Amino acid sequence: MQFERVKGTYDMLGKHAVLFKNVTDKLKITMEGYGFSYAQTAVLQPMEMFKRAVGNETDIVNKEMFEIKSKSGKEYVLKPEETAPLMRSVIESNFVQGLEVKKLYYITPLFRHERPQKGRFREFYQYGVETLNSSDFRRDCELIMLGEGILKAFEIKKYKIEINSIGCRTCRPEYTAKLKKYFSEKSSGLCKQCRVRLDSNPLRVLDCKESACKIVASGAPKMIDSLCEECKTDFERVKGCLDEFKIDYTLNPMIVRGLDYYTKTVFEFIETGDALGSQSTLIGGGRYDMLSKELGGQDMPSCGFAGGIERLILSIPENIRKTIESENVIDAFIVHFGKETAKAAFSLTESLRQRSIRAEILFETDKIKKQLSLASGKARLAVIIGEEEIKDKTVLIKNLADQKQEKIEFNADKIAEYIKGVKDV
RNA sequence: GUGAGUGUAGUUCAAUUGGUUAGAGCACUGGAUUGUGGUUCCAGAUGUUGGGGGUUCAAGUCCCCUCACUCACCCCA
Repeated sequence: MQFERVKGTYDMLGKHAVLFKNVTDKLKITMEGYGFSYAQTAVLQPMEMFKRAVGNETDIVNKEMFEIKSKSGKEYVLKPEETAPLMRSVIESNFVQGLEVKKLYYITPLFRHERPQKGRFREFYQYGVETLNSSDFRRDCELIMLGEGILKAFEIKKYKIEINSIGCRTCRPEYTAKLKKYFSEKSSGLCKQCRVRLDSNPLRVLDCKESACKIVASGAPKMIDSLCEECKTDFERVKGCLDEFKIDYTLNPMIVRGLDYYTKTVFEFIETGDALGSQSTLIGGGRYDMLSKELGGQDMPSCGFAGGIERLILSIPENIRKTIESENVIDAFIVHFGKETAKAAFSLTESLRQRSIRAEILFETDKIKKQLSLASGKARLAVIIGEEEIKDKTVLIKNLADQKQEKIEFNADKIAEYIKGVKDV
């Protein structure tokens, strides 16, 4: 009996696994470089939390959650996004106290029950960061800089940054009222779905892809014209800061995040090549000043972003991707052949491993060709032990890149030292 | 949830209007080369043509069902 993988999931073996591992390693280094520290929450989360935080009317909670009912009747979900669980955890443990600012990053699997497509899976990975307890506009900019830093780290150049402000508790209701009025007057020009949205969430009409709706939406009042004083000055400051750092962005009054907790600054990094098909959002984020209170915590203005790892990987230029997926070299492959050499080779392998040398050995054959051929794909150096070497108490160390080889005394410390010397070059 | 497309060896793909024993590259195994890999040469192994049913003298090819995958809509990372 053979079994197939679950729809919308994927396994990682071989090169794919190496690629994923090296990409996430690189992401961690970049995010840590901007002062964020690692955080992790459970995959299983309380269902109600997402309804509250993300919004009951959003597609994510409305139709995309994997729901699990415990034997006692409690309702859990496989988390569909990370900001809410992280915020829940922070509140629950009083992780942020007083005026302190915490910066966290994560790399986590998420689950959404959607039809799979290019750059879209049911079980997928997101990396992301959250800057907690700061309303400083420079935090918004810092996020965008990090976003650029990440794409730069992978040499992704075909992208654009779009920003918008969607206001706060004070000015958004006023704006949505205006919008509702405008769209109601033109409702005949809207698609069926948008006529429904009109009542539940008129902001989403702006985001509709129907060409008729787009036309109507293009004439709609814009949020940035309706911002309150505070939101307006904040947005001006964010833009000013981006300008100062010469960050290239465009204003897109149509950006509306699909999660209800966002306020003020929102932004997207959009892939502009053809790597992603129609799922072109590489990174999406913004400010969510009200989320903490919404989840029962203290007032904690915060901002963050998330990016899909599958989409990131798809966007990496092919030559860079190939380099990243071959970065799995071990230091030394121990090659043995002839009588009584395997034993010595095994014990040398273990000695080297204990001296922090990444070493590998093949027991299953004593053919030198097979071993060297395997070594050349995995290691930079081959440590060769034959009958002669056993007699001489030496080993041959061969550089698999330039074919040069050298005779060294059979002494684990000396061999380890030699290998480390080569490693540093 | 809706629509379209595709299923052939481990993998990428061939196979004339339906026509004999379904082929090739890469990968794999062995050898040329019993002490030297990534280049070369030679040889070898590999298939329920996704599964089931039907039409036909004859089906990888046509029809129906089913399963899987892919892409797009929707939405998002």
